[in-house]
Amino acid sequence: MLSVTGNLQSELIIGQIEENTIMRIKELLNQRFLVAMQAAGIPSECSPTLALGGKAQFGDYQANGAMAAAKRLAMPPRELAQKILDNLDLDGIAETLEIAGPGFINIGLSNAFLADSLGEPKAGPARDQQTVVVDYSSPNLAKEMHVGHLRTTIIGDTLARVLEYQGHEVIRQNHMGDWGTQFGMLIAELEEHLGEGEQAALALNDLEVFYQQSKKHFDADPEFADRARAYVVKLQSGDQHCRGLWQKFITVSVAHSLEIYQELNVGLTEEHVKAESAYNDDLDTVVKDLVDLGLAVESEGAKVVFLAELADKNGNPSPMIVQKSGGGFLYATSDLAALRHRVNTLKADRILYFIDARQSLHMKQVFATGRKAQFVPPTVSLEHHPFGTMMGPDGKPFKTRTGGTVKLADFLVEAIERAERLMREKNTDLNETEIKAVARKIGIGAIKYADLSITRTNDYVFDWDAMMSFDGNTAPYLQYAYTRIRSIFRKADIDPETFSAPIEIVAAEEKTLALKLLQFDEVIDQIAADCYPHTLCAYLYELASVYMSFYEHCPVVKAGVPEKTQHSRLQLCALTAATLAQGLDLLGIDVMEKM
RNA sequence: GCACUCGUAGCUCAGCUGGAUAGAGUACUCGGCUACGAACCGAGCGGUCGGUGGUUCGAAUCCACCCGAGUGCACCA
Repeated sequence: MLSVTGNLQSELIIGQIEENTIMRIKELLNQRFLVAMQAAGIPSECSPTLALGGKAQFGDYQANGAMAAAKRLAMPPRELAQKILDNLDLDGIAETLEIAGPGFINIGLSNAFLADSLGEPKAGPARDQQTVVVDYSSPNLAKEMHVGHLRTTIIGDTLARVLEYQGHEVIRQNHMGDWGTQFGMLIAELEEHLGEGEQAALALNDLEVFYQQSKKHFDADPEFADRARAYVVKLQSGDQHCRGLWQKFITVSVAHSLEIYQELNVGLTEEHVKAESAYNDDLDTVVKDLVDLGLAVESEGAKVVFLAELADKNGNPSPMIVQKSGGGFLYATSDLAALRHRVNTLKADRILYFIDARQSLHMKQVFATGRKAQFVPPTVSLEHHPFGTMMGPDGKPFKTRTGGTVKLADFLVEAIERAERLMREKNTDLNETEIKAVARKIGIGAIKYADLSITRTNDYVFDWDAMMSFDGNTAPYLQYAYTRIRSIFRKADIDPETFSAPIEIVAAEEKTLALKLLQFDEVIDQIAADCYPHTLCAYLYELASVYMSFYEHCPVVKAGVPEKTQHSRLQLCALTAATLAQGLDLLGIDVMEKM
C-alpha cells in the first residue's frame, strides 16, 4: 500500500529505471526501498543498504538499512522494518519478504520475475558516455618486455574492454619509454654494429643481449661512454644522424612489443603508441608555464615544483624536478605534457593510469601539479590504479632460475607448451592443429586469469602448477565449463546462437543460475567504476560453479525430460555460455568449442 | 627519519558504502561415472581475521597506538 507521495515518486523513479537501464536487480530494489522508506517517514539520507543475501536462508538480497534508520529515529528497528514493508511495493518481483534478526529485511525473488527478466532483450547502457583515456603497458623500449610488464598490460586492457562494452569512448595510450638517457648508449652501440656492415634487424635480434653488450661497452670504454653521453644531447636536440640511428632501434623494439601484444591477445596496436618522444617539443613550454605560474622554482640549479599538499608531518613539501640543472628533462616533465595533451587534444573526461604501485608518489606529484597549473580542470578525473609485484613461489619477485628477469616472449612460450603437455595427458580427441590452437588459448588464458583474478593492489604469487592445474578458480575451468555447454548443443543438434525458448524456473539450481546470470551487469558496473577486474573473475567462477551444480541436478537432453523443460534448460545453457564467453572476452581470454 | 601498501584456514586468496554462524580454492579424508565431457560434482576437516585499546545495537572492515613484511622518498624512467 503506497501513500500518495510514495506512489508518485514510485512511478517517477520506476519509470526512469525501466527507461534507461538493463535489468539491474539491485538498482531496482534500491529504488523501490527508497520510495518505501520515504513513505514510512524516513529521512532521504538513509540508504536501504542493499546487499546480496549472505546465505540461502537470508534470501536473494537483503536490505540492511532499517537498523541505521531506526537508530536515527530512535525507534525499535524491527518495528521500523515492518513499517518499510507496509509501504513497499515489490509485486511481481519478490515472493517472500521477511524481517529477521535485529531488523534485516530478507528478499526472496520470484521465479517468474527472474525468468521474465532473462527473456528481456539486453538494452545498451544509456548512462553518460565519457571519453576515457587508458594509459597502460608503456614498456621501456631500451630492453625487451619482461614479466614486469604483464600486469599493466593485462589489467589495463581489461579495463579498456570493459569501458568499451559500456559504450564509452576509450582511447588507449601506450606511453612507451623511448627517450631516456640509455638511448645515447644504445645508438652509439648500434652505430658500431652498422659500421661493421651488420643489419639493424640482425644486431637487434635480441634486445636484451644488445642492451647488456652496450652497457658493458659503456662501462669499459671511456671514449665510448663520452660518445654515448654526447649522443643523448644530440638526439634530443634533433641531430639527423642520431635521430636516424634511434629510429632504427625504436622500429625494431616497437615491432617486438606489438608481436607480444598479438600473442597475448591484447588490443594494443601501433595506433595506440604515443611514446615519450612525442612530447619532446612541448617540454620547454611545460617548464616555462610552470615557472610563469610560480609553481616551478630554481633549487640547486634545477627547476623544481614543491608541493605543500604532499608535505610530510614536519611540513617539508614534496619536491618534483621538472628540469635538471644541466637543462635536461625528466619523465615528470613528459608526464605533464602528456596530461595536457590528453585533456586538451583528446578531450578526456577520465584518465586512467595502470602503473606499478611504486610509482604512487610520482603519480600524486604529477596529478597535484597538473591540477595546480590548471592543465586539468576539476571535471576531469585523474586516477592512478596501482598494482603489486608478481612474485615467484618463493615469495620473491619472479625471476629465472639464474636470477635474471624473465622475458615475456619466453614466458608466453612456456605457458603454451605447458598447456599442450597437459592436454596430451588428458584424453582429447582433437587433432594436432586443433591441439596447438587450443593450447595457445589455454596457456595465454591461464596466465592472464592468474593475474586478473587477484586483487589488483596486492603482490601476488605466481605458480605454474597452481595456475595450470585446471582446478579451482582458473581460466581452464571456465573454458571447460563453456565447452561442456557447447557439447550439449552439439548433442542436441541445436544452434545455441539462434536458439530461443521461454524459461520456466522450477528447481532450486535453476533459480540460482538465473539470478547469477542477471547479475552480470552489476559486476561490470562496479569494475568500470573501481577498476578491480578480480571481481569479474570471481563472478565468472561463481557462475561456472553454479552452472556445474545445475548441470548435475537438471538433465537437459537426457531421456525423459519433457520438451518444455528441455527447452527452458537449453535457454539457460545458452545464456550461461554467452555470459561466460562475454565475460572472458572482457578479460581478453578466448573460449573454444572443444578442449 | 618520513610516506604509501599489506598482515584472514597448512598453502594461494575473497570478504562490496560497518551487518546475521568470516567464505572459496588447494592440500588432506570420505562418497558419486552401463558418461547431456569425472579437466566434474557432493560431504567432512581446517580460523583468537598480527596485537592492544577505542567508536556502537553490531568491527576482518572505521580511529589511535604497537609488532611484523614490502615499497618509495631531488637531477634514471
